[in-house]
Amino acid sequence: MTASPEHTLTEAVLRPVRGHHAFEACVEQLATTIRLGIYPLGSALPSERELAARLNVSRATLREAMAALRQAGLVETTRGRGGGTVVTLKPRTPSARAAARTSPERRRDWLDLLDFRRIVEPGAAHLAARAGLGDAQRRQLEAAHEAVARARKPAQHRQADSRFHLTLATLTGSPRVVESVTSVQSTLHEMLLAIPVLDANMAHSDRQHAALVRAVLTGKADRARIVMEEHCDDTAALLRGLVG
Amino acid sequence: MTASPEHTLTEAVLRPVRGHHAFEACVEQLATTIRLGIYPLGSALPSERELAARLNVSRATLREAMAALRQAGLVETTRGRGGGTVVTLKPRTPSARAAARTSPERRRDWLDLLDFRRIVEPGAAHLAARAGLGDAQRRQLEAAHEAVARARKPAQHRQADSRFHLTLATLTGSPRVVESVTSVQSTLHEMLLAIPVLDANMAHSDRQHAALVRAVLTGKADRARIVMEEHCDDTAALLRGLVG
DNA sequence: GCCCAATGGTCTGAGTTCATACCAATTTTA
DNA sequence: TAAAATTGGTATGAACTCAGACCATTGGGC
Repeated sequence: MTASPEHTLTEAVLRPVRGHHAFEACVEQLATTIRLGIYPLGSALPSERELAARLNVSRATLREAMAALRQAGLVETTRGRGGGTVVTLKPRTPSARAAARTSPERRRDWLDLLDFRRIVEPGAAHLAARAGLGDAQRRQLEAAHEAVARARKPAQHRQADSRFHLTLATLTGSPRVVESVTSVQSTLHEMLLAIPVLDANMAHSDRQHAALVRAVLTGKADRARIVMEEHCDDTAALLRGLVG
Repeated sequence: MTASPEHTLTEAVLRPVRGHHAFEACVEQLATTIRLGIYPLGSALPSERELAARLNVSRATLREAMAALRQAGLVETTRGRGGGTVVTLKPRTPSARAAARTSPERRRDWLDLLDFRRIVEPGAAHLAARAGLGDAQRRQLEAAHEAVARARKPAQHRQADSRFHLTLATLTGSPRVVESVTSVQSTLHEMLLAIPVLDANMAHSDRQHAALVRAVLTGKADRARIVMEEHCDDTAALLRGLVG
């Protein structure tokens, strides 16, 4: 099958304009936000009206999504002033389960993710290192890094790791970079839940994070990218075995 | 205003689940596809039923979009077997107009694009060079490159350039990379229409393309990335003056 | 020349999403 | 303690989107 270049291009470019219904997208995005620990256990989500505005969705649609999250046990809701919706989901501990239950399509998507990640996250590190960071931003990065290093339990470590990578992305100041890294971390989180975590892995990862923070804070952009590439490669090596 | 790290993160992560209505998204995507020259003047679009399936949209919605394209003069439609929709839009010649009419928000988005592009396209070049390319793929890349070099008129050159960059992206085999580059080229095309084109710019660009193709075909991944970075930087320098 | 196939054009009823009110519960504040 | 403010809960009608069927037009195959 020798597809014409024309055909290859158009096939690649004409993609679905949107995946699923609005309320499903809301459920997915909110669930991801919670699972990644951006809203940790016990924290309050913004009010329905504000969330609806942020997600650019009607309140009715958002409420359907909230009902789903409530039913799934991720959040609880109380009424009245001072009320609202609170996260009740405890971070899950990674474990080797369901790894075999992945469809071929999903596996392809996962492998694609690893390639894409190796472009975007090192690129983000490079950009963040080149951009002059303010004091507040430097502290923000250090705090996110310390949170990862401090985390003992795998579940907490996993969430802190996501937050660290997202924090780095926000330091670039580029909405497109943030969106890409968010998307990457979301799927990556899903993958990492399917492999057991060794203390050695966590320690190795923390060393790379430390080197990364050093490079970014000292403005060594090329160095930051290389460290992040190695970090991605090491994680990818673990995961490729999983989806092999 | 010292936003807490929490707030910064959530603000960055909670993004609209989807921009606009389905039919607007279709119009935008199809118009972009046509303007980028993926469907050149005189070529036939796929049938309505196939397009609807590709864009994951009902035929009714797709037809609304087609009606808009027809009214805008981008395409013409005929009925019956052998009929269909044909591109009638002549590629536009870049010219310095409307550059001042851009809103501050748009300017910010454009500057963001240049940052994002400098990550994604060099990353794509790197990945394509690392991946072993088949003979058909090598020919595809060379053909796309020759088409750019051969183009004399600025309008044709612009379209061929977009196709070249998109072709390179498809060679990575990564759907996420293709999507990112498509999105980048779409906005970039819009920007480039607002600046006049000099023959010197075109010649310089062609030399960089040639070096890029050489590096990719010989598997020199690092070299390919560096060349692409320079290519992006040079274009960005032109454009930053525009939106300054 | 006739029939079939492929295409755009039209219609309909159901499901989703939306904006906009208004109601109910609860805390803060005067 | 009463009023105000903020939150979730509910209702309604319009607009959008969908799947599916059917019609109209045209060109190709027999």
